Amino acid sequence: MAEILYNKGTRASKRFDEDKRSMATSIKDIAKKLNVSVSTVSYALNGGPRRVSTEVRDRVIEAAKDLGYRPNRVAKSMVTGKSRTIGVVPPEIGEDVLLSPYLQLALNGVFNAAGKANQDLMLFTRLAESHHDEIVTTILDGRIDGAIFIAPSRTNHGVLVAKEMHIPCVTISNSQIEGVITMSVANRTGMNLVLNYLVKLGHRRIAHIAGRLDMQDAIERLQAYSDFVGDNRLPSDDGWVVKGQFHPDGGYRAMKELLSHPSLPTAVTCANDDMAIGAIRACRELGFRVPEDISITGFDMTTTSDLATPALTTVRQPIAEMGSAAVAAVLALLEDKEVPVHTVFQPTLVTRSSTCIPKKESK
Amino acid sequence: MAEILYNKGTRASKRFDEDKRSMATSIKDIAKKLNVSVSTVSYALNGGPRRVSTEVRDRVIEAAKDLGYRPNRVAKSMVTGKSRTIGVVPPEIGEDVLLSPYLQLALNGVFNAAGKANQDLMLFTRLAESHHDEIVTTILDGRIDGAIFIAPSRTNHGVLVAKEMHIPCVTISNSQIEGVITMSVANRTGMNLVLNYLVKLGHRRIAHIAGRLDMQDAIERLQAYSDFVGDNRLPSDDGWVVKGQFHPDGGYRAMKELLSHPSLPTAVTCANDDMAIGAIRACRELGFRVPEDISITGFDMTTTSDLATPALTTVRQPIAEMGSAAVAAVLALLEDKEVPVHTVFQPTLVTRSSTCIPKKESK
DNA sequence: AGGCACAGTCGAAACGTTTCGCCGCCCTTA
DNA sequence: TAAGGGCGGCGAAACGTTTCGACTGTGCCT
Repeated sequence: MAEILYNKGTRASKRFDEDKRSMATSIKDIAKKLNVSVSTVSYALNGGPRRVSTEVRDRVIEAAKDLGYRPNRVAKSMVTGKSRTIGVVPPEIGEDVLLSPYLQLALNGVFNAAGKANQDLMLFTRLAESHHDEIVTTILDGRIDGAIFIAPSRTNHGVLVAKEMHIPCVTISNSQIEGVITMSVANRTGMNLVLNYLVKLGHRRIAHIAGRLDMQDAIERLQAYSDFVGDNRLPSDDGWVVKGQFHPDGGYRAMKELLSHPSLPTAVTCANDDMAIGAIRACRELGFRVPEDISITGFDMTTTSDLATPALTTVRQPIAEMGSAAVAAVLALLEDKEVPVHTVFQPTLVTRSSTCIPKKESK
Repeated sequence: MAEILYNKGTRASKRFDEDKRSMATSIKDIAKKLNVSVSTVSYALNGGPRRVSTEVRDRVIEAAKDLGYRPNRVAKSMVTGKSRTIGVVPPEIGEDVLLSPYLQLALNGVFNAAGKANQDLMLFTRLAESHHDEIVTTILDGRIDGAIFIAPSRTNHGVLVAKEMHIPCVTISNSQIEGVITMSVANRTGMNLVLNYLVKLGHRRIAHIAGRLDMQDAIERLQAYSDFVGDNRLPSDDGWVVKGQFHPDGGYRAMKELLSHPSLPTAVTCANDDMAIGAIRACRELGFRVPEDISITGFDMTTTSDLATPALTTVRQPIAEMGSAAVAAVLALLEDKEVPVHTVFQPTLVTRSSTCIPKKESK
């Protein structure tokens, strides 16, 4: 029955408030106490657009402290139209999105950069495809100044709407949507790094476990693989390209499929680390040794990639840097600065122990 | 020079807007178009507190769609005092907070639950001790309805202020702050689970790598260890308790310290998985085999714990469930329901391969 | 002495909502 | 036919800010 009120301002609170909730003090209270106008208080508190005599200013500041004044950012937002908050939209990859090591890295990068730039982050939680329109609504509802989409699927039109509405909007990862600022990684370079390394070790029979093919990254990595195989006249086999959905279980199943194939590769390139970890598990279960029997490579250099056994040879994407660049881009956009539409980051090869010289061809 | 405006509403935009930015349509525009009052539109759109004839309602809804109306949540927030947003305050553990596997688990739990409850998440980024007052200000600035503190350090008084201001506020992890709703785990039970298991395997010389001792979890786990050793009259040694700061490097250094001690334990309990992973690395480097020479246990069952080699014997905390309970608690608090101050979750033992029967005492 | 610039201040509008009090109308019911 | 009660709708206040236009002195220049 008793109603506890946590916020001043609802009509209801006007009716019986007062003891339950010590009404948050507003700029008006300060004004009243000091017998000055609201505007003067605002100027004093912000070093506002107008000058205030030092005497009044000091009194205002002291009164603010006395009364425990905390500015209400919602009100401020309404009039300025700015919120000092950046929205982050994770990819829609079903349950437990935040457990994805890739997202973890990216989010961490964005988080750190946002902190340095004094921006808070608004994390969008309702990502199901069915909620696409809701995402859009949320983006436009005034609580954020700009948005960062992490690895959006191609059907996510939130990016487009945001752009259209002139909400600063940046994506991380390689959906090269027309005109949308993108922080991407040179997938082809990354794959070539791995593939060249494998070839140099002596591999020729190389397979690929692909990611979710509705994502640009997956497509590009697969394409790079195919081109490399073609360009270098490596043996190829239809059964050597398997889809693994970017998650460990997918990698596990894909590897099992690969290993049941009559003709086996000596190395497998995976489109991300998660799948590589699953693939290693599959090998181990079926009695194949990694890397002695089969070399396996990942992509991303997530935090988990060197905890795997054996530690993964993988491609480091500078994801943290990309996150930080994304934040910088949003802020630049907000200040109406020019931002390059496409920033491409260079990957590097990290050789660890999941790869080695191939066995003598038993065939 | 040209000023691009991303948001209607600033005074400035009134001056020259119009083509740069197609002003977002508001409830007023709908009202004008239909020649009805603003209030009627509001009622129609919300199924508001008052009835509206079906005819008018349909016309309003259609007009809203036509004009591409998106409700401005900031304005709504201001009058209702609610934001459908929950704040999340990560622990202050220096750089790369989000890379902590524990936080990842907890955040994921909160994230999933928030999504189901139609709440967005506001992630606080400015956590440095020096910003404590800023955290408080942010919490009170009206953008969130409640806050979830994840493993707050004991000096974080944000929790207290939030509580005092009647902002629904829940903590995950075991800082048992007077009167603050807490989702905690029975640390003692967890440690006993591990220790009993080790003893049953035959271990008696058991060491402990403790976490950050400004955190309740670390204290309780250490205390549980000490008590267990005392109660069971196990041999003890001052050098067998080392501090590892809850991160892998700390665990690594702690283990090196432990191994340089004249009298070696046969098992080491670590206060979390991260430290256990570091400890294993230290062992490997110094030529000790895990578990043959030394058994090592973790705590938390993070996603990384079974990628380690050997896979960690650890204590599973139902962190995801705790996250979801925390969200539920915030929402309950918002509806003025009673919420138990202290909910204790039961941990379970997960035995994997980082533990085994101790070597014959060489001593 | 008149005019001007400027500092310092105030009042009020505006941002986009929600919701209260009020009013007129039509339909009952006595 | 008068009283009463919904129903459907309107106008306005309120939420807490920011900032514009206007006003009043004061000091300086001509």
